[in-house]
Formats: sequence, C-alpha cells, structure tokens
Amino acid sequence: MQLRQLKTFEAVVRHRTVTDAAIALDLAPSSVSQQIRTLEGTLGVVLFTRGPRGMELTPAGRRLRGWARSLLDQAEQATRDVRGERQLLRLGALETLAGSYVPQVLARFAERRPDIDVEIHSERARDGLLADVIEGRLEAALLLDSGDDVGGLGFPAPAEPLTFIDLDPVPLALVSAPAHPLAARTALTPDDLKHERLLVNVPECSFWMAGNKILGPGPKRIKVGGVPVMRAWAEHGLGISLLPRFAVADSFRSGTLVQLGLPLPDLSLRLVWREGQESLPGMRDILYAAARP
Amino acid sequence: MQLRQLKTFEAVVRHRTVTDAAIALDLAPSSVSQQIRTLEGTLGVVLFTRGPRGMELTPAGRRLRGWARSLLDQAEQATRDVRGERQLLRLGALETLAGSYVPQVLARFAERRPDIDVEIHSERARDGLLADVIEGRLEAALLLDSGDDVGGLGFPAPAEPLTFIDLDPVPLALVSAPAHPLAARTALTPDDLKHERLLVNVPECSFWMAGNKILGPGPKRIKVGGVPVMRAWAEHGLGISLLPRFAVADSFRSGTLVQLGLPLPDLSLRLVWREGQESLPGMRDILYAAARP
DNA sequence: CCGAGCGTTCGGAAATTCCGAACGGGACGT
DNA sequence: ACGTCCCGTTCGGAATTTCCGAACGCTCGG
Repeated sequence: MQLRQLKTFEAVVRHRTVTDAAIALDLAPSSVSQQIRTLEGTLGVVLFTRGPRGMELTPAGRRLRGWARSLLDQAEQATRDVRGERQLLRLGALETLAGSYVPQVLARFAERRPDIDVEIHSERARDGLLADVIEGRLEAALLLDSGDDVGGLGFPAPAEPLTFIDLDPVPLALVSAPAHPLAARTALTPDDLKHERLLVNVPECSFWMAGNKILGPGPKRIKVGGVPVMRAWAEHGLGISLLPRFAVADSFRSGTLVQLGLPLPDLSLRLVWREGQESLPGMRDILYAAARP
Repeated sequence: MQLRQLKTFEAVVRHRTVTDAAIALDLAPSSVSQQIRTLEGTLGVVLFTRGPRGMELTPAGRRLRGWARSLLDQAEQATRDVRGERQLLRLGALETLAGSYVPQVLARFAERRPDIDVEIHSERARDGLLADVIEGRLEAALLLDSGDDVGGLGFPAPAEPLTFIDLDPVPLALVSAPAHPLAARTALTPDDLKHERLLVNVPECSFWMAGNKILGPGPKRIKVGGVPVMRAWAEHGLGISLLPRFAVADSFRSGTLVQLGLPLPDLSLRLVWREGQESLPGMRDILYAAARP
C-alpha cells in the first residue's frame, strides 16, 4: 500500500471512471488502472466492479475509502507539522452564512487557537457541504439548524454519524411593514397568520425550513430571493418574512420594518463534523474553540 | 512522503544507526541513507543529525516520529479492515500479570468486542512496557497501580500524557504464618509492624512499591523472589508478606497463612494508553470494553 | 450495425530503487 | 600520533517499478 495509490484510488472514487481520474491526476488511464490493480493485489481484495459506465466500489472498496481519506489527511497534516507550519482546519460554510457568521467564528479560532490555520470553503448547497464533511474533504462545516439532531431544522441528514456543537443562537424575527394590520397585535399565533403572504427563498433555504416548522403550511409562499430581497419586499408591504434578526436590525431602527408578535424559537449556528473520523490530533478540542464563551 | 520511507525512518529511530536499521530492514545501508535523504528532501527539513555514533533526531524528526507511527499503524489497520479481518489491539502486560489477570480481561474483550483481535505482549520490565505504549508499538498496557495518576504506586511515569481506566480492584493481603505473634491482633497499624521482616521481591515489583506506601520503611526487607516464593516463606514463618489476596486464597483455606489485621487499600488493575494517539477508530470505546461491569 | 466510451493488456521508455565498492570523518585504543 | 573500527555517504551500474501510447475487447445507445 502506497499513499500514491490511495490518492489514485480516491480520484477514481470521486470521478467514477479511470479515464476522468487519469485526467484529474495528469496520468494516462493505463497508469491509473495499473495502480488500482496493484493496490488490489497488495490488499488481496477487489475494490471496484468494472462496468461500461465506470468503476463502482465494492464493500471492501467502501471500507478502504474512509481509511484512504484519513491516511492522506494525516500525511498532509504530518507534513505541515514537521515543517513547523500550523495545522489546517478546512471549514465549510454555506455562502449565505459566509458573510454573516463566519467572521466571528474565525475571530474566535484566531484568538483561542492561533496554532491552527482555518481555511474557509464556501458552498452553495447544504447537501454538497455535508457530503464533503462525510467524505473527508472538510474537517467540519457551519450551518443553521435546530433541535437535538443534525437535520432537526428539516433538511435530510446523511446516514453517517455526525457530531456537532451549537456555537451561537441565531434569533429570528417575523417582520412586516409598519402599516401591516397585524403589526400592533401581540401574542399572535400561527393560526393568525395562515392567510398571510410569506416571502421566501428556495425550499433548501434554512429560513424556508424554519418557516415550515414555525408557521406550518398556512401562509401562502411567495418566492422572491435571498435575505436582502425578502427584507426589501417586506418593507414595501408585499408580505411578511421570517429572517435572522440581525439582518433586519437596521430596518427596525429606521422604522421600515416591525417585528410581529409571534414568539419564535432561535435557530442555532451549528458546527458539524464526522463522528469518529478526526484527521487532526485533538480535533474535538480545536472545534470547541469556536464555541461561545 | 511514502509509507516505505516512514517505515525506514522508524527503523533508524529505533536502531539509532543506518547500519543497524539496514540490517533490520534487510536493505543495504546506502539504501537506508538514500531513503532518509529523499524523505528529508520531500519534507524540506532535516530529520537527523549525523554523527560518528549514529543518527540523532532533530526537533523536526521528533515531530515526525509520532505521525510516522500513527500512519503506519493506520495503514496496517486499514489493510486488516479492508480484508474483512478484525482490528488488532496489541496489549502489553508484565509477565507477572500475564498469568493471573490477563485471562479475565481477554474474556471480557471476547465477550463484548468480538470484532477485535487482542494480541498479548508479555514483558519483563514495566518501563519497557510503558515505552512500547508511548512509542506506539502497543495500543495499551495492563499494570498494577494506585491513586489518581499513572505512577501513583511509586514507579516513574513517562513524561508523555497517558490515559487510563481502572478495570478491577486488586485486593491485597498482609499475611503471616498462623503462629505469628501478631496473628490474633486486630486493628494493627504500620507502627506495630516496623520491627517485622517483610518478604519482598525486587524494587520494581508492584508489591514492593505497595509495601513502601502502606508500611513505610520500618519493616526489614528480605528479598526472596516472586509471589509463590514469598508465599512459601511466609507459610514457613520466615516473615510477613504483602501479596494479592487471590494468590493466597488457597493458603487461607488450608490454614497455612492468616491475614494480619492491618487495613489495606486495594491496588488497581489499570489499562493505560497514550493520550491523543489512537490508531484504532473508536479505540477508547474498545478499551472501555475491558472494564468491570 | 456502428460509433462512443469504458477499462485493460502489452511492449517499451523513463524513472526510481537498490546494491556493492570506495571514500571520508570521528572516536577510541595503543 | 597513528592505526583500527564504525559510521554515513557518494557513485556507477543493475534491477525493478512506473508510466506511456497503441491496440484491443466489451457494453450501450442511436
């Protein structure tokens, strides 16, 4: 077993064909094929089934996959440590979070763990983010969630075991224009709102999911776009919207939006990582450095 | 970086000279030298200072050492897992424990973790045992100890951080022949015993150390040999001895020994491993499988 | 039936790894 | 001070490994 072979194995897993893996590795397909065959010979197991559409992992191949990731990660961390460079924590975050929440998390890492380099990877889709954590391309990821389990907000969680800590509460606000008929009411219930127009983003959006949990299916969904767009439409009285409170703080101050009187639970800014697969020594302690004091 | 180079690096660390490492690896010294040079080139650091007496690790080399062990261990465990073989736990124990305590520990592993192969390594000296744990040749070791820290019984603990669980209490008995003048006394104190002859083994022996803690320097030490020899001499009225209670249970039943009335704390059968260096996934959980229900 | 896309085989070139011989340096004993 | 021993290194060459490109066989879709 050689690290070079594991790297090739991983490329095949990722790209699904010898041909594409070869391109990615800047090798000839025959070299890739040969390395995989040699690795299979060394281990005495078949790692892939071969088909006209490419390579599919066998059960043994699936078992190797986690090890390969881990060994390659450790080799990289070893290189960094031996060179006197800092350890690298690859942290994924959705683009929607990258601007708002990531800086304070980075600040905490910088303050409490100056020995660690944190590399932020922005991603557009939560499922891709979680896949990267599961497959070892990221050490951890930041996302919005609620409840006691990953996916409590409503999105599908991967089958593989994930561990998490909740770094910060993320308070929400259900907002409307000041002239809204319900603006002066207190002690609203979801039932009061079932005939409202709820300005929303796509179904994968955390606030769409939060809206589902808090308001139920009652209000009519009006898809308008991201947080800034939802806020703008709400200010124009085109509907109500469920948004993170910090995103509408200025609108409250300027009087262009008001918060409706519906009690709201907080979401959590959640740091998630793969259980039992920690490429960094003391990774749990490192991740805990991001928690609120 | 290649695993083959790390294996060579480890051999040089262990054997201290290129020449002896070459013998151990069945390579020519020039091949060993060349691999080390190539590794240094790849990493961009010097790993050894060369001298007429052999190779000495630099700080960068010391940092690599732990990683090398870990990577090689993981590669081996990966091979086993991928082949569908069980994971291997290398467990060290002093020869003096191997016969008495190890079987029950093995039985617990077999019952609770049939997925793990436990390989027992007997060793004569505790410091060698602990060195093997520190240097990664063993996943864990069994020894007798007391108190809240490794080494609480009195032997020197390594500088590196060790973690442990206490698997079982090991009750002790201070024994004498039935005709001993103090045999009928109750509520003895160490002071009552300071003029006694205490039958002992070597200073590295756990019971010697326990005797020091419990009885102090008062009794005269008579070095006689291992547990069976100490028991035999005590039966012949040649002195008192501090022994694990199970080792003298038969002598109690047959009336050839009695237990003196001095209250005794238990020792602990302690499972020790290197903190932060766990080559097996879920190693802590595996080790906890050896604990008493 | 044919073309595309896939992985594999195979012979050969290129690169890597190992070896043995020879060398230089340091330490030790006489 | 010198000779010997042991050490690691250098170097040329042999052996082995790795990579490549060409050719092939297989499956699938049009």
